[in-house]
Amino acid sequence: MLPGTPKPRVRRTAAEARVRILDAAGARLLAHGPAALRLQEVAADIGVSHPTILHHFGSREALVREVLNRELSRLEEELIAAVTTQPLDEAPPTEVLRRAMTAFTQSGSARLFAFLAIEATEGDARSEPHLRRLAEAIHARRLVRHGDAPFEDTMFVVLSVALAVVADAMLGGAVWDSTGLAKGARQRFHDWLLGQASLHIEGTP
Amino acid sequence: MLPGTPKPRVRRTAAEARVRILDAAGARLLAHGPAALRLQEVAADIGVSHPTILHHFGSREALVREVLNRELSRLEEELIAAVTTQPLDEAPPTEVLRRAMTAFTQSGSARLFAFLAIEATEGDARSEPHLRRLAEAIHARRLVRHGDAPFEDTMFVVLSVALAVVADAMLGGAVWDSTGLAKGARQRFHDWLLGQASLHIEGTP
DNA sequence: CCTGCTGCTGACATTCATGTAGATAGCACT
DNA sequence: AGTGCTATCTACATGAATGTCAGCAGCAGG
Repeated sequence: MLPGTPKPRVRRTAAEARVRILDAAGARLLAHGPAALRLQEVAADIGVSHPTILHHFGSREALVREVLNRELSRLEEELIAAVTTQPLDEAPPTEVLRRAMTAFTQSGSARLFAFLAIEATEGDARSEPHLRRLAEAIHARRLVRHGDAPFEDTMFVVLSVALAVVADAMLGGAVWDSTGLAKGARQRFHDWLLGQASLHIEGTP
Repeated sequence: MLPGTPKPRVRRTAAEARVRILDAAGARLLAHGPAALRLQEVAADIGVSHPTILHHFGSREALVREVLNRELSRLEEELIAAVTTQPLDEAPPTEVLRRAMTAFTQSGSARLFAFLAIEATEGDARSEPHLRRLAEAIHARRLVRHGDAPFEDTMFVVLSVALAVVADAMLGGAVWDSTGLAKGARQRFHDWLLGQASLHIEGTP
């Protein structure tokens, strides 16, 4: 076959190229999960050939690792920020929960988190005690204000909200179709969840 | 290579063979998800060659479909049974929820359900309103006993329990490591969830 | 003992995805 | 312009997974 016009090349800095690849791979990973990630497709998304990706990341597996690391680091930062932001001392305990929930629902973090847990082959040992720290931050404020309560109770509140949010992100539309509720129900449900948490922890709606 | 001893064959009835294949495929599907299902591995599990599977099911995709159908039909039956069992009229509204939850957590139904939702490519249209029917059954009993309440509120209670259970099944150990709670916490959490639901719906713990 | 049915198998075909190799071309610097 | 660096390309190698095919083998009925 005659080369004809051999296709013009666009040359970027390595850093720029990596970012584009990570973005494209991240989008696909979010949509279909790590197992369905194809180098060819990611390459096509940003108009390069697939060996370019291998040139920058070495292997498909390394690419997936870096995508997940980047996203989870961002989430981690946001969660820490949610717990440590200053004017919080005057806010009710569950304000921490509200902020964490916002960070978690945004930009598919919950979905990525779930994918990660699915792929995890036991010995993965990435068990950062994020949920526990979150619960501890809330529990400390709870004790100051409303006498005593077992820590496990606070942990369960955090867990119920976290699990519901993750499942909601995973299952997505399927569940809401199954309920037959109207459009805005999802947002109302999230508010309702936080409301229940507040009621339980602070005693006031 | 000389054939040596050409390997003794075991011949089963078609029905028997199908059951064995479905069982083996189901176990693998439950453990690693549909995407990770390999015909060779399933075949090896039960000591047959992989073309045997194709002989009985036609294609890998058809096999996965039948596995999911079999499991979901079983779950569906159990859920219906949970809602319609007789001595229920004397039991509190959330007894329905407890039964549904038991059916859902047993034998990996929740996990399969989640896998199904993940793989679902939009137009799958398998949106049976199971959750709605469950909520309706509970809501009817709630109204009889404790005056009025919006249906959406009951639906949200059911949702929060269902989502938490599904997420728990999906994420499994990872979450519990992340909480730092002791062994029995999972069971206690499930009980706590139902307790909260009872408290909210029936007004009594 | 023969004969038809069909469950089952080994060997092969096909497809597709990751990864490799060598050449090429854009860009910075002299 | 000339030169070195390297991001990028095309073409190919490799391996793994599904699916096909022709024949073998267990079993039931005559």
